[in-house]
Amino acid sequence: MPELPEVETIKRFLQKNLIGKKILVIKILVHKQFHGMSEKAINTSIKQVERKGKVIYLELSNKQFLSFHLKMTGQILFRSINSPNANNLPNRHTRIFIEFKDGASLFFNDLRMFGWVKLTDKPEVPKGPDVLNHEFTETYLKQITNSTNKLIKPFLLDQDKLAGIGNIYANDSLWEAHINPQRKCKTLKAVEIKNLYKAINKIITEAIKYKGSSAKDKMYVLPDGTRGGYQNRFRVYERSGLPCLRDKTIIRTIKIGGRGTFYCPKCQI
DNA sequence: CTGCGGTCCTGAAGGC
DNA sequence: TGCCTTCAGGACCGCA
Repeated sequence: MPELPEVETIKRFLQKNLIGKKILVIKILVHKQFHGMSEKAINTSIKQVERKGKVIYLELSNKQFLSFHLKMTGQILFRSINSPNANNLPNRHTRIFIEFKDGASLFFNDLRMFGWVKLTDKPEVPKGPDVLNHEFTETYLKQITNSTNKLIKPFLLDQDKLAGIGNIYANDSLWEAHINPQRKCKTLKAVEIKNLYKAINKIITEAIKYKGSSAKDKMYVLPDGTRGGYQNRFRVYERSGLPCLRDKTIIRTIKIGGRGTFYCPKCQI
């Protein structure tokens, strides 16, 4: 599940490789995953690559925006003429791809077909502030947690309140902050909000540094096919039955709102 | 308005 | 071996 660190890693890769490229053709293999008039993008060039939350978007020279949401199993893969293995794409999971004038191609692969690509006049982005944006402050976190009746774990996944966190980083951030995922938002004390704010920033920053998580059974890779490294640094995610990294208590897994939730029953209060 | 649960979708894994 | 069921989950939708 590509979340902020994975999408940020992809964004940085594409900024280095896509700016200025001219779109020759867009091939749509699965129509339900593409929204908009793809022909409007033909012969435009890529002006900028941006991200908000888990959405990555390309600003085109005709002022249109091509937005991508990878959902669970989406991948964005880039191949130039000189790329090794340039011939193994498109493959059976390719749903949409773009060919550029210089011979390079961008592939949108998505095994489960939950993701989408949209061509619109404005980028198709979530409402909440991005975790890396200056609008996301400790005061803001305090304010939004204080005005909901949700549990903290599902709350962190609400992209209309805070954009970028998914299941992996919600689990790890709550461990880092010593907070039990079943806590009600409203019961969190000021010092706990402070710790959670610091934890989110620490975990997200570290995950970006390691180029995201290529977890077991997950599809995420960089656009050149290489893997991220944060999966080797998971605090609790996918560590069910293993000892807590702080106190050796066995990590427990439960379901909250239908989502797998991992936590230490001793040190996450 | 909020919160919750069903739904989409494929492939891997487990049961018998 | 092979068939069937279960599970994974982001975000949209309909409902109370």
